[in-house]
Amino acid sequence: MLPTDLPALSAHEPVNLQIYRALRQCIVNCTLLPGEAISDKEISEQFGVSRQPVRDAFIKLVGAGLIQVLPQRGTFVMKISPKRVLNGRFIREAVEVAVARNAADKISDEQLLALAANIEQQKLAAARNDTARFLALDEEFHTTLSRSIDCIEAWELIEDIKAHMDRVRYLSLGEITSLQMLIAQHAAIVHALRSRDPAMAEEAMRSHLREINLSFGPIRERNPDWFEAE
Amino acid sequence: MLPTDLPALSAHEPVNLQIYRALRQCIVNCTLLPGEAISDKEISEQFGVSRQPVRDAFIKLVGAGLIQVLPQRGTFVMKISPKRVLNGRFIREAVEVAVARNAADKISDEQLLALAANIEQQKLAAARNDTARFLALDEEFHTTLSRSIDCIEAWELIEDIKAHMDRVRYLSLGEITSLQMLIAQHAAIVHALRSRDPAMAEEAMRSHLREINLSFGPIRERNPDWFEAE
Amino acid sequence: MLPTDLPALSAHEPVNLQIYRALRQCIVNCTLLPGEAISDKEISEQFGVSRQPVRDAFIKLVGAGLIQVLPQRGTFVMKISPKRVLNGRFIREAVEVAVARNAADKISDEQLLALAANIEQQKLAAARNDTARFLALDEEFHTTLSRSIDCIEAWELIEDIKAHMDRVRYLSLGEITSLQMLIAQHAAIVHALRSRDPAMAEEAMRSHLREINLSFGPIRERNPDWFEAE
Amino acid sequence: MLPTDLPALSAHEPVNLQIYRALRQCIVNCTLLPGEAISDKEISEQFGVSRQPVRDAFIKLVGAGLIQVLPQRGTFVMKISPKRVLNGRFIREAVEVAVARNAADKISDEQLLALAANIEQQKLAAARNDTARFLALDEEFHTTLSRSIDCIEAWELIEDIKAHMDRVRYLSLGEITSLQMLIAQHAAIVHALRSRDPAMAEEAMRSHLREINLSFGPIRERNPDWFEAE
DNA sequence: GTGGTCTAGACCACC
DNA sequence: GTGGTCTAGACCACA
Repeated sequence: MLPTDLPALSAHEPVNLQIYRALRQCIVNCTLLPGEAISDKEISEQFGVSRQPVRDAFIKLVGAGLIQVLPQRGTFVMKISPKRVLNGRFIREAVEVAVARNAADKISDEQLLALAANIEQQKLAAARNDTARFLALDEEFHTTLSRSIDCIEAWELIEDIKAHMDRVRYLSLGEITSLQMLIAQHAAIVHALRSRDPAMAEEAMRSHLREINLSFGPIRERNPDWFEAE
Repeated sequence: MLPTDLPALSAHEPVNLQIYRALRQCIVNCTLLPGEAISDKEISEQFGVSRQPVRDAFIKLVGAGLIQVLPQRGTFVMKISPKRVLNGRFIREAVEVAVARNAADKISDEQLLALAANIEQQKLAAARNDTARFLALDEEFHTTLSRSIDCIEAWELIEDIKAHMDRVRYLSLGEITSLQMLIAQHAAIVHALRSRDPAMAEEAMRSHLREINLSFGPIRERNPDWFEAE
Repeated sequence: MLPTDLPALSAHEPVNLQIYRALRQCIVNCTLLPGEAISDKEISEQFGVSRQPVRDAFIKLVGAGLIQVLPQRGTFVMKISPKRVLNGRFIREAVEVAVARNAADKISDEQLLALAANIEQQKLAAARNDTARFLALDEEFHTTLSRSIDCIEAWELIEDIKAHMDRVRYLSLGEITSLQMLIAQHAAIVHALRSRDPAMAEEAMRSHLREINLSFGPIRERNPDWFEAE
Repeated sequence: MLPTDLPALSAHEPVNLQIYRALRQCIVNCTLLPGEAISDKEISEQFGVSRQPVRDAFIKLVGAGLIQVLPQRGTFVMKISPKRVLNGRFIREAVEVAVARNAADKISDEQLLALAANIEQQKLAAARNDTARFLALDEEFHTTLSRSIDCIEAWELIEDIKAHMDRVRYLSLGEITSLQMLIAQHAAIVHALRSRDPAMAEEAMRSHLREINLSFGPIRERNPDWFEAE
């Protein structure tokens, strides 16, 4: 079920894009649960638009692997596929490790400062237990790395992978790996970059991405129907 | 301009998907040239369908970065962005090197045989100078590697990156790195996998992907309007 | 367009079967023209039933190759495919020649008498120029042959083939090969059977089936859109 | 009883068609035994769909003579009718002999090569005792012949006939005419075609089809309830 | 109750 | 808004 307090549609941005982002947001933070049925007609009425922009948004969501359209059956939020998440993590590690290695050479001093500032804010968010804010900062942290080697494409790619990983995170809020540990890992990465040491940067990034909480176990046992059959 | 001998639309598959594949094919092999204008209306008439499925296909092509929709201006085949291609190659290397490393442990004997058979066919294609066939075999070769570590997600990702790299390849047909060399590199990868040596597999894959001909130089000078301004 | 004077639906026979026969009849005698669009909804309203039994009838008509269902496009009366008709004639010749050959041995005297009587009635129908009646008798003639060798399956097979041949016949009513000639050929077949001469029976049947008017020429020129593109 | 490991339903193909094929397969290879009762409700539950697409599949199966619907009694897998199988063989002989005769003139050199390659694979399958693979190759062999005279209609017809013959074959696996002999007969057909000798091709095909093992004897004695009462 | 048949309504994709 | 497909539910006949 969609939240009743939908974001108002802004004027001069394509409607389909706004709907895409809204739906994506709802799916990633599990406001729309895995396996739940959604209907273009219903959504179009809730937003007060025609079905067309909703259809367009659906196509993009299919492209991101977040929904599944079964012709003549219905449209459903993709269930969480453990294999897909694990494979996603594998790919993400491959890419971000290479990014970190390169960044050790190329990152500018300004960007290093920005990363340090970001970490300070992470600490604040952690202190207030503001997980949403923390995740946003985390995202910005990694984006900055990709930007530092002038390879924004890397982040675009990872964004789709991350969406699937984040669904698990949101479901396991509270059981999540301690924010303190994540912050320490981020700091280690920045330290390696500041030392201009590619090998250390690679290693820091690798252990960071390996640490990410992927213990589906407890969540899956409580809600097996949110996960895809093997 | 679309080829006049369009593939007939099959009955039991969504029309939008069929059109997506047809257009993608035309863009990748440069039947539709970079920067060329395309129109949903015109295409819908050529296929004998309504504009809707063509619009759907356009959305997916935008997602793959192959076309660009300028509101109130028109729709255009993306010009080749050297930076995008180079960054794509960087990402691809990161992922496929990790794939190769893992495959050294996990690949089955059957799959090793399939790779060997594939290389034999590559030699045949090279002997007949059948470049299209060679590229298809190359694609199958790399797909098999991803499948061998049970991570088709890796290949799905690379497919979109590869589309941009392949446009350059098609334009530089003839100037392409000698097929013999590519075949030798493929053989080296298989050799490393058969030896179950991750480091060797990584190195073989890395040098293979670095070797790939991406010298825009001559093509770009002859046809500067196929490339994006920096 | 369906005829307005639809046959009333009888009480205790499945509705879908009655509709199947009605539609088949309309298609074979070209009341429903080749290529014409038909809709389950419209037909269901004309018969005063729901869409379901019409759908059931459609499935059977697809099985007989008389209509074509294009998902998400519509349902259409199959255009006449010259190749299909010709190939059908080829198959029919193969089967019925074998039937005739066998019948020379196995046919009973009673059945021979029935055939002779049938031919007499054909003469009457021809004299009154009652083509519909003639075609019904022709059908009975051939059915009797299949029954004579206890192989009703042969006729069931030919029935579907014949439906396509008959569409051409109905369109070329008047230009049809003279009924007299057909009657003479039937008589020749009976003569051969009565003589218990397999070779003669085979030859009589073969020349009969070769004689069948299949000159699409004039009809096709007048109505090219009733015929499938090659 | 249906196998428990049903094929997953694919997204972009009508459900009824997928179910039709699955059931047909089960009937032909006698996973569903002759005379066994099947129920649309039960099947719909096993596939996780409603009864409607199963009903659609049933209609097609009735058209192919593979199941029997007794109103108010139930739906049953057709028992094997010896007469039907024998008459089917008779019709198949008539058609395929004519096909072979024509193919001697019309078959292309490529198709002759394909047939030769097919026979080689038959030998491999026979060596591994892989009967299922052999039957698939056999099917492809005969299909190629029909295609060679541009008459796939012939094969479509035979396919339904063959389904009934194959049920007997599957039941008599092991007692089947030696694969070696069948391969030799296939080779003889190819030889005749390569010699462009219609009479020889006809004779080779005729003796091939006469040789096919259709001895109900032992099977019928052991399982009389799989066969129709005369 | 079971099984065959029919009705009404919903949804996706295309016009 | 339409057409093709699927779902859910009702009815009737037979056991």
